[in-house]
Amino acid sequence: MEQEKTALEQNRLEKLNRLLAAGIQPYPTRAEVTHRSVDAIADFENREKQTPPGTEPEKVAVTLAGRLRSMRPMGKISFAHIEDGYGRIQIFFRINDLGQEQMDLFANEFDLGDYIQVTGYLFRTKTGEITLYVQSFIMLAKSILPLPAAKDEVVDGEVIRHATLNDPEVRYRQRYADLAVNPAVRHIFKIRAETIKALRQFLDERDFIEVETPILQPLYGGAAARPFTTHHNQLKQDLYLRISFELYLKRLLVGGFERVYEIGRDFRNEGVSYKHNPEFTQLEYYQAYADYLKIMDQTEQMVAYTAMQVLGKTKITYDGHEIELAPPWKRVEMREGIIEATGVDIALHTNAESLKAAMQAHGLKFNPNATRGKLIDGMLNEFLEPNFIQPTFVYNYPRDISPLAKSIPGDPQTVERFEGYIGGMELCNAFTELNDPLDQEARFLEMGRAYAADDEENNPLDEDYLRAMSYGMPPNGGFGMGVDRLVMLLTGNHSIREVILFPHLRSRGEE
RNA sequence: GGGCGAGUAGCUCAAUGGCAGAGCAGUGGCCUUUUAAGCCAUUUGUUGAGAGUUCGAUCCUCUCCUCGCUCACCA
Repeated sequence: MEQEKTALEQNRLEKLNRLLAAGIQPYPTRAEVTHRSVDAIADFENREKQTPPGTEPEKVAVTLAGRLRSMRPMGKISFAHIEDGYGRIQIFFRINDLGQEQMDLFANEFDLGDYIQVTGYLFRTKTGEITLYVQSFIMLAKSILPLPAAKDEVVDGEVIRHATLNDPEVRYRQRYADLAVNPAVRHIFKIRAETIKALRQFLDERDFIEVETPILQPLYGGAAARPFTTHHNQLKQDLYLRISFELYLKRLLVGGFERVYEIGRDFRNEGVSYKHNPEFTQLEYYQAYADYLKIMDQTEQMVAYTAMQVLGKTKITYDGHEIELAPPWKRVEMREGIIEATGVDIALHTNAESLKAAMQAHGLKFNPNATRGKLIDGMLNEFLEPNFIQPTFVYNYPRDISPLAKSIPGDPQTVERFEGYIGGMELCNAFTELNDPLDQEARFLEMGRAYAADDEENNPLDEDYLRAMSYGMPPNGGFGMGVDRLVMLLTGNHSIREVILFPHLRSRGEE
C-alpha cells in the first residue's frame, strides 16, 4: 500500500529531519492566532484612514497562521503569501530583523503548503500591498506531499491559478487537495452550506420542526428505487438503507406533529449519472391540512427565498440560460402538456393497451411491458422534461405510479401530485398525501400485482405504516426535493459530483 | 450494462513506429520591496496495467483498470 516516495517527498522529509535535528518541532501542539488575514488587513486600513497623510499608522502586533501559497526568497529579504480560511496576505522577511539563521531557516526548510505562524506588524510595500512584516515565525505543520497546484498570481485581487489541478479523478478522490488549491471549489461548498441553512430558516419560520428518522430500516419504502442492504450481526437482522423519509415522517403526523421536516441522506442502489449519486441529500416535509396546490405555492417561495438568501438574487444562469426562480412558476397540467407535445390524450386511454395503441398511432416509441403510468411517465421524461428550462410545475399524475398520493375527486385514475423542473432537471416531487388506510392498503396490493415478485422496486408492504394511518392521519401535503440538484442550480454546476464533497467513485483496483 | 473519448514528470500539456520534451514545481548559486519575481546551472519518467505485431511500440492490435461524455436505468 505504501507507494514509493517521489523525489519531491524525499526532499521534504529531509527538511523535516533537519528541523528535528535542530530541535524545531515540525508539528507543534499549539498555535496562536490573533487575527484572520482579512480582519488584520481591514484593521490596518482603518488605522490608515485615521492617520495623517504621509505618516505610517502605529505598529500593532499581529499573529497570523496559514498555509504557504507562494514564496519569493531573495537573499537578504523574502516575500511569501499565506492563505487562511478567509483569504490571503503577503508576509515579508528581512535579515535586519530576523538574522541570517532565521532567513536560512525560512528559505531552506519551508515549502509551499507548509502551515506557518507569523508574528509582526502590517505595512504597505512599495507597490502598495498590505503586508505583514515578520518579526518571528514558527512552523505549524510541515507538508510532506506537494500540493498539486504549481503557482498562482494575484491580479487586481483575483487569484489566477496557473496549471491548476483539473483532473476530475484526482479532484474527487483527493477532494482535500482539490479544496486546498481551488478556492472556487471551496466556494461551492460554502454555497451548499448556506443553501441548507436557508431551507431550514424557511421551514423553521413556518413552525416546522426538524426531526430525524431511521436510516437503517427493516423495510424500505416511499420511493421506487432499489435499496442497499446491510446486516446487523448481533440481532441477525437484514436492514435496508432508506430510500426516502416519507413513511416515517408521515407516522409523525399520526403522532400529532402537524409540520415536520428532515434534511438528510437517502441511498439508492441505482446507476450513477451527472444528476444521480448513490447517496444524496434530500429535504422532505409534511404539512397537515395542506394540499398539493398549497405546497406548490410554497415551493416557489422556498426556492426563491433560498436563492435570495444565498445569492442575493433570484435570477441564475444555468447551462447558458437565464433562469428566473421567483414566483410564479409555469404550471403545466400533465394531460394538456402531453397532448401538446405528442398529440396523445391520456384521458382517452384508461389502460396500458389502449394507450400503447395511441402512442403507436402517433409514431412514439415505448416499452411494451410498461404500465399505463410508466408509459405516461416515459412521455413526460422524453418530451416534456428537457424543455422545462424555466421553473415549471407539472401536475396531476397517473395513479399507478403514485401509490402514496391521493386521487383527484371524481378522477380516480389521476392523483394530486406535482413535480418541479428547472434547467431540464427534476428538482422536487410533492403530493396531497393519501391518508385513507383502506385505499392505501388497496394501492399497496395493486403495486404487488403490477410488478414482478422479484422486482426490488416493488416496495414491501409496510403493515406498520398502515396501522399508523389507521389511527387517523390528518390530511396533509408532502414535499421532497433533491438538495444536491438545487445546489447545482445555484452554483451553475452540471454535475452532481461537483456539489458533493466526496462523490461516489469506483474503487481503485489497488493492493 | 451499451456506445464514444481520454490516461505521457508532482501539476498543466507537447511529441514521434527509431535516445520522450516544455512551462511551472524541485535542487545548487546570485539577488534588501518582490508578487507567475528575475538571472545562471541542474534533477525528475514502469508514457495506466498486461499481452501481441515489429529489428524496434508511448504511437499499431487485443484484453483489463480508471476517469469523462452519452444512452439505458432511475414513480
